[in-house]
Amino acid sequence: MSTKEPKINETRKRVLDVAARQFRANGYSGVGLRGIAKEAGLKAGSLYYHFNSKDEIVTEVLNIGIRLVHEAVEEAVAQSRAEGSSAELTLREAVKAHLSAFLEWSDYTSANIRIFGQLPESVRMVNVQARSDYEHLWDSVFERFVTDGYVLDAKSVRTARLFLLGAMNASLEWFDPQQGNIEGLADQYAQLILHGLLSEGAK
Amino acid sequence: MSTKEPKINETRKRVLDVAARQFRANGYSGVGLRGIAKEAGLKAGSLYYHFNSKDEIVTEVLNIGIRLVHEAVEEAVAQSRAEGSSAELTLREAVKAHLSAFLEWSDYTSANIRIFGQLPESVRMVNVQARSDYEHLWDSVFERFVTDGYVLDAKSVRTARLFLLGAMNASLEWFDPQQGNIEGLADQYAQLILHGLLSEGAK
DNA sequence: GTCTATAGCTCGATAGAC
DNA sequence: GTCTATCGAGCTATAGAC
Repeated sequence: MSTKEPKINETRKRVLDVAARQFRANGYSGVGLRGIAKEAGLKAGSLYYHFNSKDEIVTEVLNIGIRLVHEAVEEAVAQSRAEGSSAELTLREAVKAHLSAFLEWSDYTSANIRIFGQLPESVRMVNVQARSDYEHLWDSVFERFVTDGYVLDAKSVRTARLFLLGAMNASLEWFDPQQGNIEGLADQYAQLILHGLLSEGAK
Repeated sequence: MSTKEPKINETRKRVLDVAARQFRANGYSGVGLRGIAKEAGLKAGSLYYHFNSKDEIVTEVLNIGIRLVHEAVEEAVAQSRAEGSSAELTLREAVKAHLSAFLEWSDYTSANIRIFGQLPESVRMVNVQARSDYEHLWDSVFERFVTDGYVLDAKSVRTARLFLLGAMNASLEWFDPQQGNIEGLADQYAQLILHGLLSEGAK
């Protein structure tokens, strides 16, 4: 493969990084093309060489946010299963992968979480399938507990999945990457969803 | 007390209800005074008789969202303690109160959750104290487990509080009040945070 | 590939009539 | 209490020079 065409993709990536950060901080309508262009080091009109519209920029930011996390968790789950790990250990690895990717790419993932609900219908549509795919990946992680002999119906799995993903995604709002320990957080969250708060502090 | 001055407060309330719904759906910058006014049945200029600025409207929406939930949980906790309930039962009642108020006033609470992170500094500041007060209320609920003999340090309490509140608040994004059962959801969430997913489905 | 210039629109806020 | 009218600013998108 060629090692060239660097300029166009470099600029594209820089624009997307800036856009993700600004969408996270100011919301969909609070971000203007002039502001994105300025921080990326070009003029507003020039953005239209790289993208066809503002909505194309936001669509790409949303999809990147989902894809990075999906790939990280999928790989962690596949590796854990290849090693013959228990359902419990696999879930612990999935939690670790989700939080690691989620907090590492926090501008993209936070932009996704924060602005998804306030997008125009047409833009939101293109991200719905990716979200649904990711939820199914998690359902498959939970359903392994049935294979391992636990008694869980589909409704319990869905509730637990919504509970855990909601809790993990909320960490974007308070986690401080300068101070925090992602691995430690993942261990605590996995313990909480599997065995609850009272499992540790025996009476 | 007088039973009059209805008109001014009626309009004010109608404007706030409309604003909350629109902020939830379109974000802080996506909502204009013309749109709020139109849905509330008046003209944009007239809003300035009731409020001094757009930021005063959004500030009031945010504070109402916190206050309604805080009061509901505070009352539930006080009553549970007055009845001499265990820490575990009190937490179950607190979860029920939080979810009930949260989902009943979902336009206000969702507006708060969704747009808080994308507000101008000056507006966000006025809501910070109310949020902090509410978090402390929950810490006091968790700390009762220590009184009841469980071994929990401050760090575990904080992690569990962030985990539970994150999970509960995320329910705004998927809960359907037409179909869903709030009491049932509260029972499942309380069970999950206290004893975990694997407590039910014994192997 | 990036620029300047601009069309057509909406924004928050204010002034003053009624 | 609510209205109309308007200011100055910012918005997305396009056209065309370089």
